[in-house]
Amino acid sequence: MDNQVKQVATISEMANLLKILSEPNRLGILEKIMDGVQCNCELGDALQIAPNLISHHLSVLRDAGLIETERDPLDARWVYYSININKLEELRMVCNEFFDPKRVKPRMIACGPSFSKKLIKN
Amino acid sequence: MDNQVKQVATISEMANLLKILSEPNRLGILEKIMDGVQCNCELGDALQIAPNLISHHLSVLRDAGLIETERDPLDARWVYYSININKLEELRMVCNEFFDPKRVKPRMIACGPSFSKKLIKN
DNA sequence: CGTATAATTCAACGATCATTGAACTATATT
DNA sequence: AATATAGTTCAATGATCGTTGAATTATACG
Repeated sequence: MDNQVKQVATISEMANLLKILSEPNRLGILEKIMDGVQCNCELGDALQIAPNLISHHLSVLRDAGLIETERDPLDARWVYYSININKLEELRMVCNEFFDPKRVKPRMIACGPSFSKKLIKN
Repeated sequence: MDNQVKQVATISEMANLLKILSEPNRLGILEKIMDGVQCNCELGDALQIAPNLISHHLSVLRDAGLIETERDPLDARWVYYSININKLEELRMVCNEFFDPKRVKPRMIACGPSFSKKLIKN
């Protein structure tokens, strides 16, 4: 029961993370930041997205903990976005575990004709 | 250019796969099938989802190539769903590569005060 | 202070998609 | 043939969310 409750939380947490990354523009932004720290206009130029939309997507990524922000020391109008390496590694590990083919188990009959046949046999 | 075109396709392909898996009920169904081959009603019982909704989600997973179907040899009304191991492994590898912290590179200045300062210097 | 710039926030709109309820298809039994 | 069962498909509805356009905030410069 306790194990089951924990599992349910993992599904929705994971689904949430996958949803955040499933938006093509947002995924593209994340990938661009992996190429190196970026500011809003660099991302916009590279991906042909308006500044306000870039801001919106960056906000979602930041709230998810995947990126971090820092203002330029010379001119605070410039905000730089970088990858949160720890969170990225965590994400990678979660995917590694969840999509591990070793998790795949054989059938445990709970219904169907074989189930009925089994009942009759017992 | 050719490399860039290829990269764009990868982003949308990956985003599409992530979107498929980002729906909690669908992710839960996939996970349940990993526990062993399932039929529609076993999945419905386990996850408290109506048969038609189960069918819908299974259809999406099948179209994505993540699961495979087989009818019961004794009674064709029963349809069993199993994981496509190869596709699962492929998914895992794609995540491994995309979310690899080793991909993260340092900043290449393309704009901002440091960029202006650099221009003035040259 | 007025103007410019980088970025952010806000709210409305339209597109997408999960869910619902009904209908349908295929198989099996009497 | 009638009835039951497992599963699928269809279409409408409502919820979610990306995008758009406008407004705002903060910073910088002359």
